Amino acid sequence: MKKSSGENKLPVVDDSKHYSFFQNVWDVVRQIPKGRVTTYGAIATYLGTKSSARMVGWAMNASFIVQPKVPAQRVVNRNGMLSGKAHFATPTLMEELLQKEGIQVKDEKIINFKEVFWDPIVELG
DNA sequence: AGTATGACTCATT
DNA sequence: AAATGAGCCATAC
Repeated sequence: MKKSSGENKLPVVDDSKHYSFFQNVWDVVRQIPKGRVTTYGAIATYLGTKSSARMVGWAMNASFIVQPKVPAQRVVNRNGMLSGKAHFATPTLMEELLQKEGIQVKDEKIINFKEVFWDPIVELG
């Protein structure tokens, strides 16, 4: 990889092996159907790095700078809670986007989480 | 260069 | 059931 620190503050997206994990995460997230959600851990497990759920969170944090757009609001923690809402443009944006897609949210938590859960391991094989 | 901190999750108290 | 420790590893300082 080239250097990622120094003058470049934002994650550098190139074809190096180092950043392929982030790109894989974004590819999976883009395939989440509207009205469905998945979790950081499910994505990490699907990519074969089961214990790197935190890195999926970092990928979401960086997802705002890439194109095409990544529906980061469809990724929540394993309890169906909107743990990442604070990182959106406004504190309520994540919840608004989800509700606009037909997902019921109450107290920062998805109501019928189990029913709208989309598992990449099952759906993508 | 070393320490701290997470958009996490699991196992162990 | 709630708290704690441990992996994880890219960034921030």
